[in-house]
Amino acid sequence: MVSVTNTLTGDEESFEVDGDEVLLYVCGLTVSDEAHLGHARLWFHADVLHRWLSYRGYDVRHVENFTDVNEKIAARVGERDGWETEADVAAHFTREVIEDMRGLNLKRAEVYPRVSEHVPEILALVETLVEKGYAYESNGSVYFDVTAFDGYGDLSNQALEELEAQGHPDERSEKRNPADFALWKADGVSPAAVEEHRKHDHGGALPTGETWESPWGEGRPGWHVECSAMSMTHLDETLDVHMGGRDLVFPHHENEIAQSEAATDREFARYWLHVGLLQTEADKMSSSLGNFFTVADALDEFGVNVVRTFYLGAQYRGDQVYSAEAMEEAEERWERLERAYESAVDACDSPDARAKAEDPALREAVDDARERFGAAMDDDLDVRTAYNALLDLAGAVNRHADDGVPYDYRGLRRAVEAFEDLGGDAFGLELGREAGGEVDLASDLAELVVEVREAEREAGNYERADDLRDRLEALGVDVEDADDGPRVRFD
RNA sequence: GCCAAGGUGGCAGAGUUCGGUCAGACGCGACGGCCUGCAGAGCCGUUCUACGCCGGUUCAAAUCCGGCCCUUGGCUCCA
Repeated sequence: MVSVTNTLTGDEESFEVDGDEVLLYVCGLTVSDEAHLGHARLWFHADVLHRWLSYRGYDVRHVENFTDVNEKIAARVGERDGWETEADVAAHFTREVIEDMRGLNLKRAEVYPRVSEHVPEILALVETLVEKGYAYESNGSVYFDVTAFDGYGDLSNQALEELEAQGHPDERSEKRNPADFALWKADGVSPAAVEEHRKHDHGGALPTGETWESPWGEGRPGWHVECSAMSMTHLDETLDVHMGGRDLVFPHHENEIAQSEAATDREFARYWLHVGLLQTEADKMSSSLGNFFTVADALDEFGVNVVRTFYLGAQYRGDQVYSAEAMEEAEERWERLERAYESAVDACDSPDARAKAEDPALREAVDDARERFGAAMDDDLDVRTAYNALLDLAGAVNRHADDGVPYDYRGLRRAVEAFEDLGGDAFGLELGREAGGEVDLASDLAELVVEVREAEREAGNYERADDLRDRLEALGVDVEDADDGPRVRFD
């Protein structure tokens, strides 16, 4: 039985849904800039939840939006050639984000809806809210009346009277209550907003972003309403899981609940899961601070498995600190796991693996690892403890290999399967993945050099052999001399 | 100011729901040994009296209660 921490109640609750289907909505990214490791942490933990629920037999319907209508996006129009419209800028960064997601080995969502293609649904939702008396028009904008919705503030434990005004100062005069929030904003993006978000002044007329026709005139959808409209369109009026960054609890998710439940009279989401923020030693990772480390850079430098292992070093609900040391630890953990996996595969496939050999310690270790992994994941997705269970299995495999031949074929086979099911399928790590075309040539060449080096070693020319090893290492090819010959690894 | 999440070893990070079996989980690092031409990997072992502070309840507190300190996030359409 899986349990998760529900922000709605603040408690860890057992996860129960009707039937096998899980409706999962993830508050995605505003495509106004390159994605950094903080954004990816949310995608990653949504991916792990998706994978684990699938592992436990659920049919996960995962929807994750891209916000492609936003002041920050509009503000960048004209910054580069080809960025003629808000849609151009959004398309550019959407493409990059998708590339990042592929690089991170994330399971695909069922759909990645964009705000720009859901304006009719948004307008319908806003109209419903106006008709039901939860929203009102003012100067061509439409605002949600927070006093009309009973229970506003329940998610974030905010008391209405304590709330300060939401939104920009210039819209406050249009609102009945300072805490009311915009569902629809009249006209295009204001010059002030463009100035605020513009990366640098590049001359030319200030962009206003796209606008759409509405019953209240030309305008743009508010931020909060998009998630309600898109999740209802692609999933249902009631979601099983709504996931997002902890920084969105208030006001974004609070507002989503208010407008959704006001419109449908049904519970909006049963489980609210909030992912903690990624921090550096000094600051929160935020594009506004400019100290971010992009996903693309991290993948280049460390590779997907080390990045994923880094994320697997801390539970989703807490914050995580990014540092060079943390990445080094991730690298150590990943390499230990990968080596043990390869060692298990090699031993399993060797002629010395026998049908009647039996190592009870190894077999028991496989059972233990599976049990501990499952228990840790079921317990609020405790990925680090689960990973440690795999590392313990790595130790058992290594001990078995150290004991020498004959190898316990069945035991090793079960160990390999455990690594693949848990590390591969559930964690999304690429264990034993075959390299592609160019890498094949590189590996053939490396093999050649390794053969030459072996000849030098046979001849006792260790200085020459060491030199070859050093030079291979400098190229990202590690050579390790094992009892049965050299083993080659690529960084 | 208000709301929320946190504070556990050299680092990282569980355990707190339901007090005892909990403190060196597991991992990384460090140190020593085995193995190796060397290195690496692997194995074995060692090190280190870590529960933010102060009180309270109790036979017993990392865990419950009260107060305080600190960090982070939100209240600025930032995951």
